[in-house]
Amino acid sequence: MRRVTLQDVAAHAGVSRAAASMVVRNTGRLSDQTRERVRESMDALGYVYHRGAANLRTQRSGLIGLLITDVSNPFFSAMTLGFEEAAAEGGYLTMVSDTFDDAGRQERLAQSMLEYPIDALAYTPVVSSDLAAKLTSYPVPLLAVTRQSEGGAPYLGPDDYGGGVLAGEHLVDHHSYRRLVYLGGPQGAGPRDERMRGVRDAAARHPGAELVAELSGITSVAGGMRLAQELIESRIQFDAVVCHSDVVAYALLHALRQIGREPIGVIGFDGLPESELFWPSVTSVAVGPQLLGTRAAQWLLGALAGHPGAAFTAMPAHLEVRQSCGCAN
Amino acid sequence: MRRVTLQDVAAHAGVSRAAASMVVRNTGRLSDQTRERVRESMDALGYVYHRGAANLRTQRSGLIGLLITDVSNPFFSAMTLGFEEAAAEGGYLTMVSDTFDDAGRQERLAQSMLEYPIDALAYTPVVSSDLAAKLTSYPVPLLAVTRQSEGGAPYLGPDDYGGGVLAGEHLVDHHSYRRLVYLGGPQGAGPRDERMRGVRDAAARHPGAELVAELSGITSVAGGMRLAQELIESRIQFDAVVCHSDVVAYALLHALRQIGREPIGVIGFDGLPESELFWPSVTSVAVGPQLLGTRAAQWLLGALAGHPGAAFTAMPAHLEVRQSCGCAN
DNA sequence: TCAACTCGCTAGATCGATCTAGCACACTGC
DNA sequence: GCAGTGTGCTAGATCGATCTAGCGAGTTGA
Repeated sequence: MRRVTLQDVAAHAGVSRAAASMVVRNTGRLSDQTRERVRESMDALGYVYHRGAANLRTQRSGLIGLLITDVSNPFFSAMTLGFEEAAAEGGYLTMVSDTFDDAGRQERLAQSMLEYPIDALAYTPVVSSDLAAKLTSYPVPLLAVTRQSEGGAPYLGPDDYGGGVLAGEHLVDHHSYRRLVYLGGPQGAGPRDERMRGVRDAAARHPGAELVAELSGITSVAGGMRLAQELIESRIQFDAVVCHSDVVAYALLHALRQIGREPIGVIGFDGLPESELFWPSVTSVAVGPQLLGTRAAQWLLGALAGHPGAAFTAMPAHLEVRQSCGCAN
Repeated sequence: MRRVTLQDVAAHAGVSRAAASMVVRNTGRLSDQTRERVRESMDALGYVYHRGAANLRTQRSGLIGLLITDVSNPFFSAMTLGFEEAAAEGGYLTMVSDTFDDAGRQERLAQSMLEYPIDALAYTPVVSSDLAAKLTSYPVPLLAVTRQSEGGAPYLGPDDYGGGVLAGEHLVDHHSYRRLVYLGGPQGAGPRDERMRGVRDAAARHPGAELVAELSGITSVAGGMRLAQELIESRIQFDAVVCHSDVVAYALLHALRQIGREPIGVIGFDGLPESELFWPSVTSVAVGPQLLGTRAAQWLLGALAGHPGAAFTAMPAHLEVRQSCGCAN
């Protein structure tokens, strides 16, 4: 059962391959009758376009790579969704893969994608191991998302510093908490440092307020539970916590409830919709992951069309105020 | 800036294209010196393998398509993760896209993927609009996941009926609830019908117990909140609810808490890790979405290798008992 | 009436790999 | 000394599209 090719279609319609090709691409000068006849032959034979072959000739693949940390993290899945949709809008299909913050995986996957080859790549750089340097020799538009690239690739991501300031200000200014903790996030990752810097700067503007501790760790449910346990067992004196993700906030609130600790101020990051349903509902710094994905794809589409966008974009964050920070609402 | 091809490498190393090709594929009879020399030329020139070109010749693309309802749904993102990993294990890259249960989208996306072409496709059939019929003429292994295909494609998914029985039995047998409601899920979808049938059958074994109502709707956070509202406003008399997903259960528990309703039995479906952190923690029928994804990819890899698997596989569900059903635990 | 142009179409090269057939040479066995 | 076998390598066709150059017929303009 051989594949039906343009050659077959052309023979069936009594025209040349070139004419048939013009029909599928809707270009060239052909009479309407000829176009119609070719289309009928396609239907009759059940022709399916072979993009791979076309790509070989045109030197573009219509494929964009997206390398993220972990799709099962709601932040990334929302981002993936936005990315995929915007890419499809521009006529590109998306290949997604997860690095799990492993440098080896990141390199293997990027290599694999480039071999296809992909026309452009968006990626969340693995902590302290940047792809950008390795890919400079490679002529595809690159974009670092979510985390800044040490190798100097253009960046698009949330305004982490601004988000940290929002969280910090709300806790120390609106609620008068004084001893803050930053909980979670991978050690050494840019966004974590930026958010902490924001929290610290916000605290510094109020006498007596400070960031008294920081604990790093992965932000899955299991990781969050470990972090919460660690924080509680540390006997650190604190009255408010900024969590690296909403999921970590859920885990912390769960752990505090279990030991019967009286309410403290807790703020998460991500702005997941589930946060509204939690008890207490979780105040969160929302960064709009889906929109971020959309913008990332659009940035790359622009670059492919010859209009490179800004080399650095920080998307504004805003605070979704609910109960966990201490607001009754 | 032209791409470096095998031709260039061969010329640089003073051998033929065929010899260079043998080096990248690690086949054929070549002396070790020659292999070494070719490898050095590759490094020197910065050669990157062009899979697209190779695929044209070998008639396989190394690409598997995965068409799901919505990646931002935690069930699907976990499944995607398992799928992607297993596919990568077998040397395939995954192309993921979302149908959002729209027949037109489903068809366009499948078409697009087939054009690349993909070597195999796993998909969650859109309710009442199956791809299988349209793809029979197409010689790629097909697998329906999560929902059965009306068109007769092989199926792999959770044992929905069994899961429904588990939930129903626990509510009527262990807890003695009598008036059950099934909440959420798309109208007319196979899994929803199967689960309800399970709940109904379990109730039928206990005098006085029955499924008194069913409400359908999408299972996002917003959809769950609408469903909960609808249920409460309906004035239906019920004492237990089986929810089509954990997220719907969150929304229902949230709504019940807001109106101050005394505790009833609530069980979700999916077994999301977050369910443990919720308050009350959510009892759930777990179906292991990640493993499901893994198995789906393995099924397709098997089919590609000429060993088609079972045409129907129902993966066992189990109950994760927590507080929301009424168990203190 | 003839050059110039447009229209509708085609032949053949091309993208970058793989694969088949086969060639030259060396070695072995009788 | 010659058939037979094995080793190491190459030429050329091939996958299925696109793209360039150009051809014949008809139309237009001077």
